[in-house]
Amino acid sequence: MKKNLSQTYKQKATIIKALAHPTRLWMVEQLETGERCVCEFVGAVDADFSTISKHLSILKQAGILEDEKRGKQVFYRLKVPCVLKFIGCIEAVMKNNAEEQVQLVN
Amino acid sequence: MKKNLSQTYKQKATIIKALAHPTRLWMVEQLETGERCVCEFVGAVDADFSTISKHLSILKQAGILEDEKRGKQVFYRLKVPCVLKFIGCIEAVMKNNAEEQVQLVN
DNA sequence: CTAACGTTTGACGATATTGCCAAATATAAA
DNA sequence: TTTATATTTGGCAATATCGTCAAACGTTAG
Repeated sequence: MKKNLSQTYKQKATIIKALAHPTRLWMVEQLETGERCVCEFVGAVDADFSTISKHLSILKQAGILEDEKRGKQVFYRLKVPCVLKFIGCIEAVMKNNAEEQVQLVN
Repeated sequence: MKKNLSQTYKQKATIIKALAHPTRLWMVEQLETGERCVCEFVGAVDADFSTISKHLSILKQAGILEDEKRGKQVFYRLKVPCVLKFIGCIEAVMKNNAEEQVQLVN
């Protein structure tokens, strides 16, 4: 694998890694229907404010979300809509796996 | 977040996590053009046989690849083609990020 | 049967990720 | 100005992931 090629794959992996966490994935899906402020996420998931903030920061850093401060609150929104289709593919994999599980049982 | 819901997100995250590694990502893309045996990957990437084998096993476990033993060799192939489109989305994010970098410089 | 090849597995240290707490910051309300 | 609210940041321990080595396994060749 050439050096510059591996550099590209590292970058890609970083973006995918940002999505590879249950809470972050959930938040991304929540944003499908529009922006949310940090406190809205905190209310819905039983986790620390700082934890949620850091998760959102990872998604922002990866270029998946963008944020905007309005008053005391910070709102996050999807920057790249295709991420949702992306998640659709993952669901296809899950369905596939589930069906195989069923076959093993029978 | 409800318990069963969070269970689903955990599963999804596991599948995405399988893709969230430079070498694994590269291997998945290699498989776009057809199956490969483990030794072919080892030859192309400067990494231990066992490392490659473990990476492939993670992708198989996630339901992204399937394997078939023929003689002394084990061949791996893509089980869910949509993963490639998935990667296309990641590339879109990367392009986006790169353009913003350019804007910051100018 | 023995040897060689291709692959997987187990163990282990190095490194990265996660989540909470406490402290810092910024904005708005009193 | 003081206080309360919304969010971010730094530190730190718990946990997970990564890559290598050595050993084990299955298959084919000799």
